[in-house]
Amino acid sequence: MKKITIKDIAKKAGVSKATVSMVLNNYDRIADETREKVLSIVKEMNYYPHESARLLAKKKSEAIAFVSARFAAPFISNILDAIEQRAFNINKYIHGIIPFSTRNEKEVKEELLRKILYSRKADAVIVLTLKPSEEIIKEYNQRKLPIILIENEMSGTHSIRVNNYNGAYMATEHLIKKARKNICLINGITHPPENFDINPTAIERKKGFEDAMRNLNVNYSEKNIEYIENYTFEEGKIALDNFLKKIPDIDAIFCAAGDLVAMGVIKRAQEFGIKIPDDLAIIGYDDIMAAKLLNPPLSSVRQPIEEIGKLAFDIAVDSMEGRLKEEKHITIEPELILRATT
Amino acid sequence: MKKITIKDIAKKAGVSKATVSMVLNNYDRIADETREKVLSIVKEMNYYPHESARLLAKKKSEAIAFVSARFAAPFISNILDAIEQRAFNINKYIHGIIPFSTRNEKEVKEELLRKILYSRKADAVIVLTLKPSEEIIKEYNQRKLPIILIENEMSGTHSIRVNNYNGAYMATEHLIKKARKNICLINGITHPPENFDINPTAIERKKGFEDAMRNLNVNYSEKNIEYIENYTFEEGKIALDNFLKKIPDIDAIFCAAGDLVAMGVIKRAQEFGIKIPDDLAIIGYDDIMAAKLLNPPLSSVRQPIEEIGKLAFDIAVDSMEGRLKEEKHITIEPELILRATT
DNA sequence: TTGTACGCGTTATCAT
DNA sequence: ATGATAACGCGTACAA
Repeated sequence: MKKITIKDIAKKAGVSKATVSMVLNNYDRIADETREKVLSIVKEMNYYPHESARLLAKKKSEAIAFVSARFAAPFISNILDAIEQRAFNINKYIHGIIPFSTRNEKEVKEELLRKILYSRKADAVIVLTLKPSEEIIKEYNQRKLPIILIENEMSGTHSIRVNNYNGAYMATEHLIKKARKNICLINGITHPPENFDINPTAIERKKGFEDAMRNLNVNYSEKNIEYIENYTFEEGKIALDNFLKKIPDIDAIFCAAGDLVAMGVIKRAQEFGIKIPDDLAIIGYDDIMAAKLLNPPLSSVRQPIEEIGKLAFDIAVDSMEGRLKEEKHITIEPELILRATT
Repeated sequence: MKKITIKDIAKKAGVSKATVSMVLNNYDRIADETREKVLSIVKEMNYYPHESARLLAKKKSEAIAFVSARFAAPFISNILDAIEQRAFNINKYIHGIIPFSTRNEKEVKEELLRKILYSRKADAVIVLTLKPSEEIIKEYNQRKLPIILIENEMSGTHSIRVNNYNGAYMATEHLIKKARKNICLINGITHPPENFDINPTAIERKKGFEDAMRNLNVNYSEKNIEYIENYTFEEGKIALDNFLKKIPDIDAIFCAAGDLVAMGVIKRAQEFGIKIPDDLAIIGYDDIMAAKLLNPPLSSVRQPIEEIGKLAFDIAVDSMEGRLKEEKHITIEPELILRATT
């Protein structure tokens, strides 16, 4: 079955390819009569321009790359959802958000970012949590490909950060004010193995926790901290087991590693007959949808995910379309949501 | 900053464009020496082939379209996740799964499927829940673009279905055997408004429910059924309110509209002090991740989502790569997962 | 409005 | 056995 190209339309309409192209791209220099005729034939023949050909000619990709580490973590997919939602709402780049995932290895990340840049797979790149090298940023700047960082800040980029320090500080402070004495932290790893990527949020949250404890004169030591790697439900269970061995009179946990992990803690606690919040208070992080549906509903630090996604997308678009002159660096404050686990 | 093309590589390596291309595509008719030289220059100059150009020349899109209705429903995104996971695992089409969403309007759906077909945005299409018209299928067949249906079956396509009838039958049967007397059903709408798409699963599940009730001689009427549109948590709450008005002695609900809705029911029941499962037994559908984390953990009909995604993806790939001669139609059986709500 | 160069690889055909 | 030449894929946009 013969494929229909712009040439076929042109021939049948008795005009040139250029005219057809101009009609399809809404140029106004075409006579109404011609336009009508072309459009009717386009519809009649079910003609749609060949994507790759169109993009090649336009020197665009009409896509935005979304680069993140590969985790099942709800936070990542929620951010992606928020970006897609925004695209859908303003009706731009609707099918043009392409998720790429590194596996947390630095090499892979660099390679991937280069590939996106030089193969022109995208007209802008949004990078979540990962931190590109200075060298990469330079190359992006030279090629004038906008790059938007979420959770990191570098010059040569646009950036959106949530104040992780404050989020952790607030949560910890609240537990202290609730007169908890043995407060523990579950956190992402802050000292990843060689050639793995660091997660800046884990470091900031740890600092927020420690400062709150110190400023309000609560004892703690490194024993009070458990580190987890993959942000899973199972790891939450294990973390609680570990704490119970080290600190039998534990009475509060701030789970900076996310609500999913916190849910694991709750599950395990319930298996042991530990009462929440009486015996053990818990605050999670992210405020995922399931948090408020739990029994008991989980207190959590909410990141304004919708807003982050919206901002990232809008900056990307503005930047691609040349409306952004200077670098944009935004910090958003998180919110402590109190429910029944504290 | 000048963009680097295959020509630049060729010149610098003292060979022709064709040779560079052949090296990059692993043709074996290139001398090792030449190959080495080309590769080293490619790396040195950070050359990556231009995507659109490559795809245009190859007459491929290297993408798979995933078409579904736009819902926040976990089922949809879980299927998509499963497909992407599979792509990742076998390392094919990793960034090539493009989600498209109709808004449930028939017109939009047809238009979208045509556009994907004729603009060659994808080399295969996976359609979830939606049912294309015969006409569209014919056009796909003519153009030899493989189309894979999930939850529908038509000739001219490949298809993967989960046995919704059995799923509903099992769940209902179980409630009956637990000696429940006033069993109600929450279901997706089976008679959608004009020019909206029907959801075949809702119809099949209703039939499974009704047959189980009839075969086991349990009374019920249309009063025992609530229909919901958007599969949300909130709708679950409302559905329970409605039931309580109509059927005060309700003692079981099979929520064929999914676990999220079932979670709404549970929440509302707990607000009223209704004991689960003593006063009210509940079975959900889909067995989403949150189901087993709830308190009490939710009984549910599990759809083997991983497997569905894997099958859909594999059929798409096999079909694209010409390894599939006949149509493939697969039916998968669901599984009843019993937890604490029954 | 039209003719045509252009964007950038791929691959079939030809040459050594 | 290797590699070069040139046609091709299909729109877009500028000069005429």
